[in-house]
Amino acid sequence: MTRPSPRTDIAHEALKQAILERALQPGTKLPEDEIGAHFGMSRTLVRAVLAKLQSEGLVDARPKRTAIVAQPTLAEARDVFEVRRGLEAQAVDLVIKRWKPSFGAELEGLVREEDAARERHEEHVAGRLGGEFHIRLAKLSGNVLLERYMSELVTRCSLILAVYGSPHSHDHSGPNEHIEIIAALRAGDAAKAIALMDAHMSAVERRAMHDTDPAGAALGDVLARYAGAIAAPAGAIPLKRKRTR
Amino acid sequence: MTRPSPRTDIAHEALKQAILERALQPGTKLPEDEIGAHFGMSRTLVRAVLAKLQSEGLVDARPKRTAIVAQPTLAEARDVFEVRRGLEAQAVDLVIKRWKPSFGAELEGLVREEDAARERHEEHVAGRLGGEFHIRLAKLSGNVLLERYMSELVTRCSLILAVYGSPHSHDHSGPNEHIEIIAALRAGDAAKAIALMDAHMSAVERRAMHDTDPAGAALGDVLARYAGAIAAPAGAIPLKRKRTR
DNA sequence: AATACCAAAACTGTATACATGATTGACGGA
DNA sequence: TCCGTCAATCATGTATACAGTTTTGGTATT
Repeated sequence: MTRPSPRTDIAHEALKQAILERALQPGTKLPEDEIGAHFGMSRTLVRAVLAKLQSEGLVDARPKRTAIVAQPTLAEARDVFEVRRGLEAQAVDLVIKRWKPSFGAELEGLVREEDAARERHEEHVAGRLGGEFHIRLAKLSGNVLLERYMSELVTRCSLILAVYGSPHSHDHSGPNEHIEIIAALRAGDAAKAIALMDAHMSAVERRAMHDTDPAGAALGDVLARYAGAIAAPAGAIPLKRKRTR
Repeated sequence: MTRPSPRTDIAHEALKQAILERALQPGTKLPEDEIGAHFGMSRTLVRAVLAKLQSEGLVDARPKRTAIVAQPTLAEARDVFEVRRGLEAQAVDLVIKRWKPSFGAELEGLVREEDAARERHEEHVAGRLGGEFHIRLAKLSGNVLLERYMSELVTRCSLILAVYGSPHSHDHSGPNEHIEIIAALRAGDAAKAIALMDAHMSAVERRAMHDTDPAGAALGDVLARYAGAIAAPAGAIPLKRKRTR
């Protein structure tokens, strides 16, 4: 499928997967040395990989501190979903305009693969294929830039889902919704397709965000996550900030 | 306005400006050594700068060859404008939803600045302010990601305009169109604002793309630009490609 | 006169070294 | 017991060196 021959691509892909599968939890430090040692490459290259991951929103690398796995805030999550909804609508619109029967088959193929993976309880694979559906749709729009943006957005959404979604509530109704969207596309019904896509996005977003508070989440985790995002309450004691360990 | 203190930011900004003002023409080689010497920094840093410029679409840096100023193809230009139209519409939509009187003043301020600059015949400044209008609008949407994407798109459009637009036909009707959009925003008329914005985008695009063929353009330039974009005609003599000097 | 070939020059790919700044944990004072 | 201080440690910022590839210009060949 891909040719990640260059070592740097391998490292990039590996880290990306690890982050999206939550093997590396948000906030985890990513020292250049250690990563370099692990992948057998120098810091020079690791640096490039981290820079790319940062531009994709998966890593937070601030000026003079060790890079860490990104901890998207609720505000960021909202922004990502918002932009994504807009671009998904545009993608649907464009795809319908240049629709060919082969498109339907192509998309259905992906849905089937996803179903199969879920059947086999390979949730991570299924999740990836679920995202792949949207990227493929963007590709079918014929707009390369749109495809690139969509890829990035799907990736970011995956991280958000990994962070805020309950551990195993992986996108479950996805396939069915995808099937309905394909039907609308085939019928050339842009309005309906967009509406379905929007509903789909809302469902995913709700699934991601609504699961946030329930008992499951560890208090410490949640606090840590909010810590950076919320400005100190106006009247709060100006407690000389203790170092953040 | 900004604090481009870090040398790397200075170089980035300088190159960006130079490219957008067409001081560095598309295709111009950008050797790491030379740039480093010029800005007094090592190749390590130059590399990072070039990578960033590449991600912004201003530079084309392929695996083992010297980076060059990007030469957007017509297809790429089309894609950029297409995506931009979509995001502009979304921005308008969001801005209207959270409209505050101060927004109008803010946007009008930019338009006035642009007018003033044009009055002074500072076309480059005026052009930049024209783009700034759209970035500011995106910012007012309250969506940081949308703002980031819009910045990138505006930049890319500027390059396209620089490449395909006739040398001095800088965005001329811009200000008026911007004023009309502000009026629609103030009235809370989303449909009208989006329509105006779309017309505005079409105007800019037409101005950029339609000027392509007229006598002015040097034949060699045009051919060179198309060379990479067009697949060899089906029956063409499989001329062993001579090196491209 | 055009083409193929080849070695010098021009650059990039990558690792490594050194300088500098952050982080940590222990120690001592209030 | 709680802070604040300080030095050792850890990790990044940046330059530079060396290896390997591409590009270039000239020369020999047809």
